[in-house]
Amino acid sequence: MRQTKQRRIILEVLRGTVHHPSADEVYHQVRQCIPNISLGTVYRNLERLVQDKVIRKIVNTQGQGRFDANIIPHGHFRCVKCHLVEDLPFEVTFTAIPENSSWYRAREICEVHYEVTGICPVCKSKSQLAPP
Amino acid sequence: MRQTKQRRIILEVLRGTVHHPSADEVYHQVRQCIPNISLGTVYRNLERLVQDKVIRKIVNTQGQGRFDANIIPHGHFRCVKCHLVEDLPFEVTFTAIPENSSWYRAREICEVHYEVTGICPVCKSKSQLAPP
DNA sequence: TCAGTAATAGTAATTATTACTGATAATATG
DNA sequence: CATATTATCAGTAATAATTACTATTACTGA
Ligand SMILES: [Mn+2]
Ligand SMILES: [Mn+2]
Ligand SMILES: [Zn+2]
Ligand SMILES: [Zn+2]
Repeated sequence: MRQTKQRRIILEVLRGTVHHPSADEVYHQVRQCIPNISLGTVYRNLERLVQDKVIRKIVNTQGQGRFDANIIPHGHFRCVKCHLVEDLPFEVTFTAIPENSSWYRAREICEVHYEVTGICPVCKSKSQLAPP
Repeated sequence: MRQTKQRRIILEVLRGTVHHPSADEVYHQVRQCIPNISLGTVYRNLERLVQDKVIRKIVNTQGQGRFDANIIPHGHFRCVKCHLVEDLPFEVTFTAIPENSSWYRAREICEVHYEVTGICPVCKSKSQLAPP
């Protein structure tokens, strides 16, 4: 993998945030350093970095993909109203996948995703002052 | 919620499969009964059924949303090559979210998603006969 | 230094999903 | 049953997110 300014800044931007940005959000950040960077370059590099397991892509049912420079396994909370994504502030342990089972041996396991969905504090308080 | 033929067949189709189909796949199935049903109708109804918690929508990193008539909590395996989604054949238990914590009380929790990604048996055997 | 080629910027195309609109049909009520 | 109300529909247009294409640029190893 060649070292390019674009790839380096993209990774720096992702490592400099805790907000699990989308490709578009990374793009706007990177533009402050490289004003003429292409959105396609951002998509391509993020996807490449995911492939090489330098970063990870976060699961989601609605909206865009989001990226996370923290590859240590951890769970996420997602707000279904404002699409905020944050790390869970507590450890989550699962029942281990039985590695000696035929099910396991027939597959190659890559990642485990754990996500809790709900309504975040900001959106929750908003919805309590219900509109008429 | 009004009872319509379209909504009934969409739910029947989803309940009649174990393959976690996308909206488009449901559409093509339903067309065998209702040849002129609109794709928008399928999307609208699936989304409505998710809202009413009659079905659930499955997390995914790439491609389309997928739907599941089985609303009993369970985990999924997704193949990163062919996008197959299947139920995990074993129970998964998590550390419970601490309900008396301030973190929990500040939010409203809706769902918990657990997904394992990897390479399915079919794609695994394919990749072992490596092309030259 | 420089040939080879991976990566880029800019743009077009594709894919998945949602929005709009006038017509249709499910339901409630007399 | 008749019919008023209106949720839902089919058909179509629009949007949003992502990917593909292409000529040019700039890493990197020899
Ligand atoms: Mn994270
Ligand atoms: Mn399932
Ligand atoms: Zn929120
Ligand atoms: Zn597969």
